[in-house]
Amino acid sequence: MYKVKEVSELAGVSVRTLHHYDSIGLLVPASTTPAGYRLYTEMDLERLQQILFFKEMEFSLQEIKNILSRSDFDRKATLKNHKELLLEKKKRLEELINTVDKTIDSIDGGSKMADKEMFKGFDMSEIEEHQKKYSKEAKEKYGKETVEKVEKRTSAYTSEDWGNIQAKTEEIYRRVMERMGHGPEDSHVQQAVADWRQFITDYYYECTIDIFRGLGDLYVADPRFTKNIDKHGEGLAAFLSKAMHYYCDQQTK
Amino acid sequence: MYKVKEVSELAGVSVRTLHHYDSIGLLVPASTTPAGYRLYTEMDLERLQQILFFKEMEFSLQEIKNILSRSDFDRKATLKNHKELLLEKKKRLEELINTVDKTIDSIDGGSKMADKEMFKGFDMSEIEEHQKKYSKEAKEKYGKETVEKVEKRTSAYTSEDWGNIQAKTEEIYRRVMERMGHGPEDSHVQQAVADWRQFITDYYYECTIDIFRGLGDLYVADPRFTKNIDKHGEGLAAFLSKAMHYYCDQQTK
DNA sequence: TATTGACTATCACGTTGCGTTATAGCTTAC
DNA sequence: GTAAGCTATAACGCAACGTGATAGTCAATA
Repeated sequence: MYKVKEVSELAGVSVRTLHHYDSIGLLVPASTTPAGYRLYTEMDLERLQQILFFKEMEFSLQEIKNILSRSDFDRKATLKNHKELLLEKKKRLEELINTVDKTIDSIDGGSKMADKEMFKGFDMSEIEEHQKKYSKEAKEKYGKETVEKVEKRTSAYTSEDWGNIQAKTEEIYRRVMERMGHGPEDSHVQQAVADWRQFITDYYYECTIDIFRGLGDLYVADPRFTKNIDKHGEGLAAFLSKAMHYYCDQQTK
Repeated sequence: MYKVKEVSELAGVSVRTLHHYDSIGLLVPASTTPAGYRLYTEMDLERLQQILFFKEMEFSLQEIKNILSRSDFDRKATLKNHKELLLEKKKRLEELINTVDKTIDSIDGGSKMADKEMFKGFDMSEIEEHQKKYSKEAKEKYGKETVEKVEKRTSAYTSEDWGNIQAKTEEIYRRVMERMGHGPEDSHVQQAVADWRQFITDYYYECTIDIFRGLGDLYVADPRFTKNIDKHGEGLAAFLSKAMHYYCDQQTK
């Protein structure tokens, strides 16, 4: 049984915060003394930990309350999702650090930075997307009475498909990244590329060699692609493009 | 000279935020049109970048205003300090990720976590300390009367490729959009599509019919494309895809 | 030329997540 | 029994915008 100050010091939050959480029903202590002192149990501490995790993800207190109130709230699955978000946050921070470095360089060398470059790492759209997706999943999973009404966008594919291509794309990028030191003709790289083409074929359309080659070109030709791909690693787009070309050459020779 | 929305999109902040920054004197645009429209220069963008950096460090807007108002504000030194803070933040995130991992393990294995363990990574005192120290240093440093000329940096470089494809893409989208009521086989639409293919061929690579058809498929198959294209108009991606298919059919019949 | 539609502007109140007094009761320690 | 240190509730304050409401601007069509 902990009193407010003890909890406050353990968790690094203010007493006022605990009061606040109590008053909005987010974290109501298990019991109180006759004098009205709040008494927190271990379970309360666990719940507080949950709350702080969600806060770190920038969920609002109301959202946190809703999520935690679900009877079938899956703590483990949630934590795993948390971790993903944290990793994304970390990635964003790394980008930001990169931007800082570049800015310093541009001051040193007098080189110029493109307007868009200046703001790299500030944009949180990716994280927000993930959060939206996550909150949707959470609603589907935790919310029996909450009826989904969203889906206003007329997309040719469902969010499930989107998740699939997203995951596969990420997987391919990772596999290729890991082997960037070995050249485009490396067997692991080539396997990844082959899988990539197979995935497109299975999932979308008959991806002929010609189309595939064109796609590879696009990766370096279209800055929108290049930018996106290079987020996963400097020079990945160019390398991937080369690997795809090599692959196509092998297939037609 | 950028208008509010342009700046907003470049930097990933809301228009309201820019209004706010103007109203509190944090980021006052260099000039306004006779109608009162805010016009931002490159220098304003640089200042905005600075502001966002400081915001990332969790300085208040008032503090940011004070720091930036110092005549001898040393941009480079500040950036270096930023970087340190970012690295600390990253460390904290890593700790948090660790805590998540441990929590997951403790659920799996049923082992218990010490109360203190549970909250590792949440405490920001270290960062706060650094900030206090930093702000003190800053005060000492910027408090001097020394006046230094603000570095004048030349205007930003915009990639020619990017500008070109961007412009052409926009043009094609616009031309197609205008004729969406007329069906994919409309002659203006078909002309736009033909120009599109020609542009790709001229500018990037020999865009064969097969590749072009594949590209058209991609517009509806890959949500990343669909989303992007549909920004220019609801259903544009699907329509454009159809038009491209029709075009390819005509070419091969 | 008139009319859209997409921008822009300025109020001005609403919201979140607490901080910050202010006032008062409880609980040990001497 | 009184001081020090904890606790309580209550109520206002505040930053940093969000969210309309209402109205002026501007370029491109009908």
